[in-house]
Amino acid sequence: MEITLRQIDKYRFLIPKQGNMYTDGIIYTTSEMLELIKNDQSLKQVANVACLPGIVGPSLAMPDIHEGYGFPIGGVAAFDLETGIISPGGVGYDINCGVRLLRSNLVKEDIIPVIEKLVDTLFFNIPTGVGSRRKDFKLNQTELKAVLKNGAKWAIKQGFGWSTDLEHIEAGGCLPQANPEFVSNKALERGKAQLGTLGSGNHFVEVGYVEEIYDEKIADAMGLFKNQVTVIIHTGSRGLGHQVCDDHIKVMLKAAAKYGISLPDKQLCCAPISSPEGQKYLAAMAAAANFAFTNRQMITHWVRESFEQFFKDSAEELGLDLIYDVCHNIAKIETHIYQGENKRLCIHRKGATRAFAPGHPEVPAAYREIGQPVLIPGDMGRYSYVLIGTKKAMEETFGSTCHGAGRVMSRHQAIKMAKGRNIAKEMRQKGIYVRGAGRYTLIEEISEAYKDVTDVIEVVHNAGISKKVARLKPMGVIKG
DNA sequence: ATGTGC
Repeated sequence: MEITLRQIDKYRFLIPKQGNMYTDGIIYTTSEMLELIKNDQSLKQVANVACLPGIVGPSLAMPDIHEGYGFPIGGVAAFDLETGIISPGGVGYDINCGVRLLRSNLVKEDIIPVIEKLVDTLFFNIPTGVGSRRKDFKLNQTELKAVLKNGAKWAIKQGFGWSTDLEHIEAGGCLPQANPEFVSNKALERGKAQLGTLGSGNHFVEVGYVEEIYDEKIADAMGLFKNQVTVIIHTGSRGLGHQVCDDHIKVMLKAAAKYGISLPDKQLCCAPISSPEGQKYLAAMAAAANFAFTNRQMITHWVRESFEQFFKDSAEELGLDLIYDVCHNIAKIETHIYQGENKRLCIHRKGATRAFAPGHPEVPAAYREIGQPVLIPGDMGRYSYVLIGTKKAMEETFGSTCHGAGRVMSRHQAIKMAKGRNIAKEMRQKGIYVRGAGRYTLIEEISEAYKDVTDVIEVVHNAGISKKVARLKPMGVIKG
């Protein structure tokens, strides 16, 4: 099937329903950014997703779209709970990879003179890199299952965080469908010593500051102000989530055949949401999602402790409140208005962020009037953005927006291009102190390997599916 | 993304 693409308006492109597609594909992007993905499979993947049974509304993609396992990264797809499917490829290997943002009462001048020591402290306190594990903190099976069942509230109960954190996490930091019984022993084994570890790749903890405010009123409601120090934590469910994905892909390959679902690509393997296979994946995915929420909560605790050690002041006094925590690799059961009626749907967001509008009951009380905070990290050398969900997102994208910058270069290409360069030194000259765990981490994560996140943000802001609130600038980063 | 592989 040759992909035909038609421009709808300045920021939207249509793949009209054709062949085996049940519905259209719609990509939020610009013609310039489309050029960057013309040689990969991502547009074909948007069309492929539209061929899956029970899809409701268009197969959507965000401006940070690039090729992924089966579904594109940057993809959003909604499925009917009775006739639709659920697919591990629509969630991604890193189940509930996500981002959280902490505020503070500090300003950038407080940090600049001490950034190296502060980042070193974080690097020491938070296990980082491939296979990172905690030496002091290995859970037994019973405790781990409690984590998988209860999510972030388990951490709060153990003293890793504040009770006020919970209401500032998507879904309250716990997906209720979680059932650890459907998480394999192998996945459990991998998870036991990984709670509170950062991992590798694009995962990071970043100390930055608010460089620009676009909406004073909304920024103020979130507790953000110009030059304020912020902390972003970006990580997911580590080896546990990866193993859950792996295990259930094997099941889904058989299930798709069993239920007579014809797949344009094996990587789209799936099962009806209502089938035992679908329900088991949903329960295991939710358990892995809860592990990821708890992981970010534990890291938050150690970030607060690091700041306390460093500034000899309590985290409460330092105002290190959690602004919000978003998932960007997840399938959620949500109610949306579709063709004038309330409909319960399974929304797959793979490299896409929920962006619920003001007034939505799932937006925490503190943000009910302004809308759900949307957290979009860029690459380590440029910016990150804070946005807010909109009514238009509810109408057009099942309350979804982009998740990041999106790579333009493979890890391999990046290594080839940056050979012989001292990336840490280059970053230091730009005023950013970086500590990377792996031998190739910094080189794989160079700015040039990513789109400029600003271009991505301009699309979602101008298309109206989220609204810019603030731009953050990194000062210090720890990378896996 | 990953008890990656470059």
